[in-house]
Formats: sequence, structure tokens, C-alpha cells
Amino acid sequence: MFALIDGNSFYCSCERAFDPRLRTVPVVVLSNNDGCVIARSHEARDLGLKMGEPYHLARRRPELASVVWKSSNYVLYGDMSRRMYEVLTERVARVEPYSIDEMFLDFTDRADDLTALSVDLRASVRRIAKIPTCIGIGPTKTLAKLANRIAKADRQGPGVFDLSSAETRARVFSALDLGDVWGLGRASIDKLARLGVTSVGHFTALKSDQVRELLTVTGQRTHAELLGIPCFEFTTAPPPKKSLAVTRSFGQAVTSWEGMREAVAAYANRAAEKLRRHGLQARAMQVFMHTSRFSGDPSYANQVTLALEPTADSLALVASATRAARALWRDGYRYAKAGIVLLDLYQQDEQPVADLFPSRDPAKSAALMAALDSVNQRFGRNTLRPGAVAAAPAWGMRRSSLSPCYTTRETDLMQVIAC
DNA sequence: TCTGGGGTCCTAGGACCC
DNA sequence: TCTGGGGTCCTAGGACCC
Repeated sequence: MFALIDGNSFYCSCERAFDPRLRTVPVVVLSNNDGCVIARSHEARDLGLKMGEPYHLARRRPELASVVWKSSNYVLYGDMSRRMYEVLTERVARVEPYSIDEMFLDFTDRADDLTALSVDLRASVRRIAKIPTCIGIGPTKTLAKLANRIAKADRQGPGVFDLSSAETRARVFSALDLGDVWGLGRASIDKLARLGVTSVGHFTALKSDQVRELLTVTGQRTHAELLGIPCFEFTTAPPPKKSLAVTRSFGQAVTSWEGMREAVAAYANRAAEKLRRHGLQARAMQVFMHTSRFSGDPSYANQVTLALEPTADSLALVASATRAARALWRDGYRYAKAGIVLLDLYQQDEQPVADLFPSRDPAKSAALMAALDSVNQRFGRNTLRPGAVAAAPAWGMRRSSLSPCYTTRETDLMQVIAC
């Protein structure tokens, strides 16, 4: 048996963990640039606020006057996620982190009453990591996910739902919406609706071959999983990354090459840091830039993919990215977004044939990058950076109500005064 | 004025080869 | 001039996820 635990309104719960005033009011966390809604407390949901709603429109709705809007603080959320993971690994032998707020648990060979165990795990995560959660139990990952949705929907319930028995599944499937199924998105649901298939019960009654024809093998796997046949493996170690991206919308439109150059250099620099943190090197890079889809300004979008001498060197990546961006740049547009994607990644220790004439000495580069990373680790990001990367760029992100990094930055530690 | 960011997997179709 | 079958590799785009 498997279980899926996930944080309720995870980002909002992270904010609430450190600010008790937020616990009784509707809370919303906004995307980068305070662009749109990416997390809502259930109070905010009850006010009719939708996922993805643009902030600049939502903030003006009178019925939402009581909402507290927070900028997203991924450093905080990432650390809270780590805490949740640590609480779980103390009690469960195999835990698979799936996303920042979700983890699969392997309950195989647990003799315990799984529901009681889950209730207990929830309480521990709540008490120690300060995150409210729900848990779903099932014989496959897809069923555990579905059970979790059921647990979540019942706000007054125990926060745990078990789909391990076939009888329970038969009982609840006909009333479940296809939108609750992990792996079925809009396109698939529309296709199924045209056949008159709208409930999970109806979907599981279809023949496997028929599902494959309609939704390809991905849909077929989901179908099998719902019938209790595992198709998705449980793995505690994440598979190696195949790509890595740093892409951002600008806080305000970029109209000069100088501004674009700085942005692209900063993104490439950040991408290089991520690459090294994962112990990877890149063999290709994609650079793109485009204007806004919404503004009505003249539009331009372009991208280029280039092969690289395998590297994780910030200077090399910044130089390549800048050169590629120069080729894409056209004067006279109001650029809204740009990005870098590193592709064709491989582990540094499984180095293929080394370049015969590398343009950088690999040993020197590695030593320089190690020094760079250790200084930045100690004194903060961008303390040391390539010359092309600006300290405080004009195109930077809007984050008007950012919470402190309570758990990761010394100066942001909470003060407790006892009297 | 203001609409996120970062991933994976699958398929179809083109280029190329024998 | 006629005209096949079978295979690989790559890329773009779609779909889905959080």
C-alpha cells in the first residue's frame, strides 16, 4: 500500500506557521512579480477567489477586502518542505518527495492499522513542522492521490481517506469527478465527455484498449492504476534532471539591449549555480525572449538553442547566453520575459570523452567555481558574480509583501521576548 | 501599470540512411 | 523512369503536473 501526504494550501500554511495573525483571515500567496494567485487558504477559496486570478484585478474586488496578500517566498517554503520530509522519514522507511508539498509514503509491510498510522503522522507533521496536511491511502500512486483528494474535500473529516479496498472504490467511484484524477487534464476530460464519460466509475468501466486509443499510453496507465494495477514506480531517489531553467517575467518592460543583457546574464549565472548544486554539466542551452501576450504592444518572440562545450562554468554560460541573446534582440519592442534553459545535462562524474582542446582549463574552472559558490554560500547570493550581472537590476521582480526567511536567514530569525 | 515558474513524457513528422 | 520497405534520430508541440 502507498499513501500520499500533502500540505493543505501549503504556501499559505507556511506563512501562517510564523504569523499567527494570518491564521484566522483569508490568505493568498501570489506568483513571482505579484502576478497572479497561486495559493489560497480555504477561507479565500470560499470567497470565490480562483487559482491563477491576476492580482491587479482581484485586489479591487470589494468582497475580497479582508484578504491578506503575500508575495511568494520560495526559500521559506522549500525549507518548510524539508522539515515536513524529515518528520516523515523518522517514522516511515521509504518516503518519495514528489513536489514541494507532497510526498508518497511506502506502507508496504506495515502491519499497523494504516488509517490510525496516518492520523498519527498528520499529527506529528502538524506539531513539529507546523503544517496541516491530508493523507490518502491506496494500492497505487494514482489511487493514493485520489484518496487524498477525498480526504481534503471533507473539511470536517479526519483528514485521512483509504481507498485500499475494492468495495470502497466501487462505492465512491461513481460520484467522483474525472477532474480529481491525477493524470487526466482538460484535453482528456473533454475527449471523454464527448463519449459521455464523466465519472471515475464510468472511466474505469471502459476497456483498456479503448482508453489507449483515445488517450495514448499515458491515459492507459492512469486507467490501470485506478483499477489497482501499479504502473508508476515508487522511488526514494529522484531521477537525474534532464533540463533546468531560469525564466522570469520582468517587473517592468525591458526596452534596451543593456537591460536585456543584464537580465539574461543574471539568469545564466543563476542557472549555472543550480547546475553545480546538482553536480551537473550542460551540453546545450536555449535562450528566449518575448513581448507580453496581454499588453497589445507589437509582439515579438524568438528563441535559439545552441550546443555547448560541456560546462558548469558561470563565466562560460553567461558569455554564451549573452551572445545568443544579442542575436535574438530586436530594437523597438517592449520585452516582458526572457529565460535560459539548460539541456542535455549529465552528471559530472560520468564525464564522457573530454574535449581535446577545451577552451577553459577544466581544473581551473572547477576550482574557481568552487570558490565562488563557497563565498556566496557564506555571505549571500551574488556576493561574488560575473561582471555582466548587475547588483540591483531595474527589471527586477515585484514582491511587495514578502515575508522574512524565518528559517534560513540569520537576520530574519524571529525574536521572542519573555517577561 | 499590473496575467508565474519549472519540470516530464509522448507523439507525429521530417531528415536521413540502407 | 519506374518506385519500397524499414529503420533511427531529432525536434516541435501537446498534455500534464505542481
